[in-house]
Amino acid sequence: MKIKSQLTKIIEQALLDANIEAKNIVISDATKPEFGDYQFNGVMRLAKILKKNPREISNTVIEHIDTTDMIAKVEVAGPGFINIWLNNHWLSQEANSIIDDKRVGVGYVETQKKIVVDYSGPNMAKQMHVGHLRSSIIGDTLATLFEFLGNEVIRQNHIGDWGTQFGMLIAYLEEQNTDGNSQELKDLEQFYKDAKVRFDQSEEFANKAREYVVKIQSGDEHCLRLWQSFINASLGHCEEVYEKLNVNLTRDDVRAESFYNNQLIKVIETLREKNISTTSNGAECVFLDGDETPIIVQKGDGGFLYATTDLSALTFRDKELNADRICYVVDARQAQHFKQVFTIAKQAGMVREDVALEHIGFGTMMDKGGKPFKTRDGGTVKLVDLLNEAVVRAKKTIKDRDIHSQEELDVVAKAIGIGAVKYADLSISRESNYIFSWDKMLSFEGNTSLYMQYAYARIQSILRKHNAEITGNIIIGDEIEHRLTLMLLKFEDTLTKASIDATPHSITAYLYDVVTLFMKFYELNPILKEGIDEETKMSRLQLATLTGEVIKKGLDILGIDVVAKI
RNA sequence: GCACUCAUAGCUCAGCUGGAUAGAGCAUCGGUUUGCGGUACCGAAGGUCACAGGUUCGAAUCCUGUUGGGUGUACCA
Repeated sequence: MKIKSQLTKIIEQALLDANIEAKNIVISDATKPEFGDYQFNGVMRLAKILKKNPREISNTVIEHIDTTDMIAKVEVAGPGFINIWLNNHWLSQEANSIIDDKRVGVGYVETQKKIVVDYSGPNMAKQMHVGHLRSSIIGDTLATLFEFLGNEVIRQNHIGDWGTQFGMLIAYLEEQNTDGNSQELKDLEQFYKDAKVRFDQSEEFANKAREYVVKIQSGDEHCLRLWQSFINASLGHCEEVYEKLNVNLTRDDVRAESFYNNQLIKVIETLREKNISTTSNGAECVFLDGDETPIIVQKGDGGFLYATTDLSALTFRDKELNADRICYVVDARQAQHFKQVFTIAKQAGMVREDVALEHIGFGTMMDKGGKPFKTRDGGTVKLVDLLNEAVVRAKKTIKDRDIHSQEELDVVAKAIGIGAVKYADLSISRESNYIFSWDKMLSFEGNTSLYMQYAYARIQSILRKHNAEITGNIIIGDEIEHRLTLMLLKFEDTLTKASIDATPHSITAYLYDVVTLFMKFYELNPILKEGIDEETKMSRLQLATLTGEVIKKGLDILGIDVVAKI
């Protein structure tokens, strides 16, 4: 239900009929219930241009607003705000029409786009750590969201599988005589440490490691095979995490750094041809206006850097994947890097002018003391460990409820634990750092996944108790039902905005509003109690059902499961 | 040094891109006709939106400066 665009049309028509010229008009949500459902504030700006009293203009405008269908009434308030109330009859009609809709009333985008979402991007030399959490789940949510709205999404997992460290790793792998599935690779962190120790201790080993770097790059079969088995094992670890996290990344989405390897020299050639890069201190550099330091695209020794790979990836995404929009879900600390790379790519014509290049930056996860999240001894926290702990803690918070079998408990604990971690992350505006707190995220209160899941479970409980067909229509009987119904119909507008701004937290904020309204409604308007007439009961059941569907779909986009019982 | 970014209630965070009396949750205090799941709901209290100027009918939001955090800054990714 595209409510805002419908309202915009109505207001535009009214302005036209009133002979007032206006463009880019914006309808916003009312700031308070007393002010109606929506408001149009644009008249004040118009008043200046027209040199007329804003209230006078507003009064003229509202005379031309069509109040026969969607809008119940309009009012001029304050200095010239136009407040808009929607019609209950219209609201219930719209709500009724989406009760059986799988998409709960959400339509598709007007112009479908091809969107590349680059996210997760783990390093194959190491185990995934908490730093990968945000990229993985924000990226995955955006990908799901774009897709749901009807866009074509290409997920790209730009894994780090290339570089000098792999010489050391495969030399060690060979020495350990393992096949990539063995015990040694179970803990990549430890494997890396052991290899490093060996590297530092033995001159012979170190030389071999360096030799192997060159050998992989020149395509030596033996070394490539070792490398491949190492990557496979490492990717297996990542998939385990994706599985736990409910993140939809598969091997098909992997487009590794190594993939661009033989294209890198072309990047340099293009930059040279177009006189964008110059040689400075032996390295190939791009000097951008306003930057003191250059972006190095080729080292003095001929090696390439990550800017080179990113430029190559951009070329590929434009020329081969034909993307309209490319989103990089990467730590905010790399803002400068992406700004530079994007500028160069456009200058060099590696990417068409009209392709939207976006760095979807996010802040750092902090501990209670406001310091970057680490283990007690200062090491990085492994993502698997964090997720396992989440499930264990979730189990503790629900185990005394005593309504589950052991197997059910496991399923529910997973949905709650993983959901809590994801929701806590996604509900914060993504660019700010956030403080990680188990207590807060596993609370039933406030804007948490548990509050949403609990509301969903209560709704399911009502439906189970009713245990019969639900017929009839939603009939809006009071203010709270009006607000709840409208909120449910705002789902599409919310998703659209979240998709344009790439802000998952606007979805969680919306769901929280939905649930809060539902709880109020539920408190005020009993559904199954005795003495309620059939029509009202059915209407309320329908409203509860629809609320449940919206919660479920909303959480689904966030990659969070709901459960029928908690 | 330069650049970017942030500063909102005791704490954790929103604030829809310039609109009406700045909103939630936690914590605190008080309340809820025998309650469809009370891990719920209602209410109170809590603010110089870091500070100082500017722009205008109107600023937490835009501009300038100051202070204080964070981050990035030539061959790692």
